[in-house]
Amino acid sequence: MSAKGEDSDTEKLIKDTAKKVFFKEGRFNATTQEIADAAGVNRTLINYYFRSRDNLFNLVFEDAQKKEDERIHALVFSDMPLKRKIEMFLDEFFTQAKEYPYLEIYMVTQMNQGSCYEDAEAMSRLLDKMYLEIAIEMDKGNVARMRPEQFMLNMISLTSFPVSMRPLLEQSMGFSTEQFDKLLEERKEIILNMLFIN
Amino acid sequence: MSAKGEDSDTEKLIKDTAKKVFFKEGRFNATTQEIADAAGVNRTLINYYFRSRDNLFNLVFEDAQKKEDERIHALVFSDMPLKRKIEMFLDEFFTQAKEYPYLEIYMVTQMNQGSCYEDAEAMSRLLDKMYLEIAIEMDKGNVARMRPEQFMLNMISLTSFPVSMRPLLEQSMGFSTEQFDKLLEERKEIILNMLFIN
DNA sequence: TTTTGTTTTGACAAAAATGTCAAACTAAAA
DNA sequence: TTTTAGTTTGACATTTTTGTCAAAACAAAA
Repeated sequence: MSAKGEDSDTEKLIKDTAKKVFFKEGRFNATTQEIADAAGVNRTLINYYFRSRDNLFNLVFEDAQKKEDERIHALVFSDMPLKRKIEMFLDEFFTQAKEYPYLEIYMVTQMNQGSCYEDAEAMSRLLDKMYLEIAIEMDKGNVARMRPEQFMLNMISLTSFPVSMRPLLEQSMGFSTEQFDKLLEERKEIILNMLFIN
Repeated sequence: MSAKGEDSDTEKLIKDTAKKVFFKEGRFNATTQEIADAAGVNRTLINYYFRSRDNLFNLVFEDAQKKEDERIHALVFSDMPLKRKIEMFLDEFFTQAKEYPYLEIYMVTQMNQGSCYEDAEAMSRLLDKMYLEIAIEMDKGNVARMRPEQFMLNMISLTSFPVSMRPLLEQSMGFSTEQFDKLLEERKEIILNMLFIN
């Protein structure tokens, strides 16, 4: 069969499985054999569909990055007040974190290895829009005065850190999975209260 | 020579170099050959002194973890008011982050791969002491009411995230090394203001 | 049924990385 | 100087992982 442009079943199966192995299970160093086993296919099919292991890795990575970028973009350029945007961001973020606990940390380790950000222009526009809205809220007295960059850093830190460091935190702070889920649930409110004054 | 218990020169050289390669340069997948080259020694000396690559990795990791644990412990059980402790913690943290930018993130990836925390008992006592002091500050009205665990999470998030994610943040937010250093410097004040009310 | 093009497979080759070993080297002690 | 014990080295073996290829299997079209 193989309609042009459309992934064959096995091709998609392999990609999905790789995503699962990386982002759901956190096994970033999984070998092609392990991925093939997890997908229940012959290992060489990975070469057949993706040429090389590196290729598969990059593809999965870029896919995930692109999707996240799109979601963020839609939110930032939507027609909502800043606080509401951040509220929705928190929701999305924690939801996705539950599905793919290792996605964030993977992006960072990738970045550390030299993988570089794709569309710096788009990111720059997005940040500028946020900085502007943040500045306006500061003028209104809804947000403590600081460089907007610091506000962004605060927001992303308070949100992302507990998610990416979850395994470490669960272990060192002695939480069960359920307890930590509850903790994250509570955090939405707490984070909003820390970011906004009223 | 080799007095018992004392590392030979080369042994120490290899360990130090490994630490540098991992934590200063973030090359977590460096091969034994690369480490040997960086240290300017024959590769097999790694086997001679450390049996296996895994052994060296674990040793370096546990060493760093132990040192960090000791510093934190000394701080927490010192005789200072909470705010002062946190102030010093921030200083130490950012200082070390400058020397070993990749140490934090390495700990996490290690933890993700199944490496498990050594002394759960000690950590538990340390956390309890912190929780108690935090609760007291809440009673005094110096800290917003919430579960002390959330306060801890806030503190460590605001501090650790910008450090561990530095490469990603520099790239995506478009900061130079100098700019980011300055940003971190500013953060000490900002974090304290977010954590404490007055 | 034969043909055709794609998909799948196992055997094999190649590459990359780790680990072992005996011999060479070194420097202090006898 | 000889001995001795620890250190260093290069050659080699092993292991692990990746990539190639020709042949087999498959399914739709002729």
